[in-house]
Amino acid sequence: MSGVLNDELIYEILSAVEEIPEGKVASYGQIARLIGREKNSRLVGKVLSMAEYYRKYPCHRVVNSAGRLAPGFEEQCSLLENEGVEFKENGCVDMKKYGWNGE
DNA sequence: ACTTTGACCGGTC
DNA sequence: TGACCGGCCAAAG
Repeated sequence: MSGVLNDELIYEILSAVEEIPEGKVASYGQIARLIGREKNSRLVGKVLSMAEYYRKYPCHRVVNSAGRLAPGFEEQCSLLENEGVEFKENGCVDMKKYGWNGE
């Protein structure tokens, strides 16, 4: 097989992110798992940082497993609130409530 | 080819 | 959830 890497990785990640419903959030590991790259959760984050530049995908619906928002992405907070997502005192998303089950 | 880095994750306490 | 820690893997230096 050819040297398949980031080009296809980006496509798969963005496709998965696109599937996240409004008012829900998914973790990097979750996205990584959906595309068959469970161990590459960090790469997902790297790609998503560029996704902000694309600003064409709901990258704001992706948080880490603790519900922590992305650093250097303050807008993410308001974007999520705009979709009805609430935050806890610590500023983290309530994964119990808004965690996407991957229906 | 080696080392460092990163929008991370899953145990354990 | 939080701190601590080891693991994991591609990209960048």
